[in-house]
Amino acid sequence: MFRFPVSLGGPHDNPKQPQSSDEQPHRAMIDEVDFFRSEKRDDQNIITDETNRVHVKRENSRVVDDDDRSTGINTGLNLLTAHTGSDESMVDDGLSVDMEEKRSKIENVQLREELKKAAEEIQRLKEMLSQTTNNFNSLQMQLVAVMRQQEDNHHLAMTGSKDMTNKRHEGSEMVPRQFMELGLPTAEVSSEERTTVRSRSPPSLLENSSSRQRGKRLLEREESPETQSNGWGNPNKVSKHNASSSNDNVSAIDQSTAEATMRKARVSVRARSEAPTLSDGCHWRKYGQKMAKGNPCPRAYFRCTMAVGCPVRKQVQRCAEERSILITTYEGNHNHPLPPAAMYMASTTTAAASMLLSGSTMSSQDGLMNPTNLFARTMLPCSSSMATISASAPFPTITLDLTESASNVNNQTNNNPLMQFPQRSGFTELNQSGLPQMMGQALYYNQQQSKFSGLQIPTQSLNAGENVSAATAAIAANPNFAAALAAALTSIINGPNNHKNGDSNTGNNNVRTSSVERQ
DNA sequence: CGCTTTTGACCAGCGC
DNA sequence: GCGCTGGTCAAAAGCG
Repeated sequence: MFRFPVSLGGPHDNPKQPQSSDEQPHRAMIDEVDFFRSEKRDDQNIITDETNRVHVKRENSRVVDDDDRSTGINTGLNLLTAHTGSDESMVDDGLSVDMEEKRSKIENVQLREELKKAAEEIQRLKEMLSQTTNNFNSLQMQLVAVMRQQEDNHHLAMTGSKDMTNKRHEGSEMVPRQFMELGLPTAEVSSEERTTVRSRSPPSLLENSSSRQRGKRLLEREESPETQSNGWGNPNKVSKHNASSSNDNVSAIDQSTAEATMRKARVSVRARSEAPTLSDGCHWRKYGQKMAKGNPCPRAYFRCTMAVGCPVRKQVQRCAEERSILITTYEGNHNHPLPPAAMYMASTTTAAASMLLSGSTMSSQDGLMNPTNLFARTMLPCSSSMATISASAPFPTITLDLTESASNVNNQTNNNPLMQFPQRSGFTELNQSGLPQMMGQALYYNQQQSKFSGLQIPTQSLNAGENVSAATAAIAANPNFAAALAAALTSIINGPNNHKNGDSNTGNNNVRTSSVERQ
């Protein structure tokens, strides 16, 4: 599932550009020129080999030779004349050289066709890979939902109704669970109970509850027929309607709850860009713009328009401190196939959201054992700040910071109180092997963000030796990491100035405002 | 003409 | 209750 080798196959890997099929023949043309030059330079080794092969294929050469004479007589004469003055041509007789060149041309043509076929095959494989990745992502989402459902069912069966009262008293211990179980607790408790919980909760939970309510409003607005059809219905509204009813509809609730959770989970990408927005391969429609408090730059709101009713939205805003940094916050998951160009970012956001949700949904140990947390397990022991999970945000948000330079990586390590790990992780080795510094960047938590217990423990439990093995295993095994890495690499390769290039994939290389989104 | 962007209005939550 | 804020809507304008 490592997709980045595929993504690196072409400039920005835009499928709209049939580069592979075009470039290969072009390369073949270059090879053709180089072939003749090297043939003259490399003395007799090649000639001898070619001559031997000419004898084998003499019959074909003659046939083509006759055809060439019938169509262009001067060709043969010129070639003979040209090689008459050559010392190397005297190694074989003139007929042999003539046939050899013609045969080489034929071989080049055949090679070109083979390359073209190979390019087409690569293109097909890319499409298959994209489709497979898409399916994987959707399956992963379903898996997360099912795991959540199973856990909830188990939890309900084990604790029963007395757990309802315990929840009120457990207070902060339930923070991680409550934080993510945005739907089910709402379905289980009445609005008064929610108020009680909220009033007794720590500040983070207060914020979470407010976000829950805010999300409820947000989702209630989305309960248009269009939205219902895409699976992003209003779970909280369903929960509200079912609050007084029995729990016989638990699975439906859980399903919608999981979807709502995925909908609410946000993935924020910080990247340096002079372009108004990131070119992530999706089609977006701007539906609003607001001046956010504390930031002179307006915040723009976009909706995915690649499919009717796609619930994915994103917010784009420039960093107030550094205008060159573009903060793009994605919310939701696409309900439609994505082009390869869009897969990297979509996969990254989906994987990050899955990791975020699964890690925070599970208990601490479960979160550690969850395969989707390999990303966190792997990245956590490392340095710097590729990804930041924020519990203080209105929604659970994971921030992928693609703005840090290599020099900052080590500096930030020392600045992060939770990241005083020795620089011996597998990523250090990977960095030395020439991979971008993205590999050395890590997921970390601020102290104020440490409420994600499921993801916090690994930072303290893994020693340096485990880091190496965990990193190696995760690199090889975890598609989430691969997806994130692919996106990161793509972003790095594209570079901060490369949104123009990204746009050029679609023939638009101007710095545009919103039309950048419509590739 | 259809689609997208702009932008003011509107809504709901929250804090005081 | 009021004001602030974030988020969304929808009519008008712009664009190809």
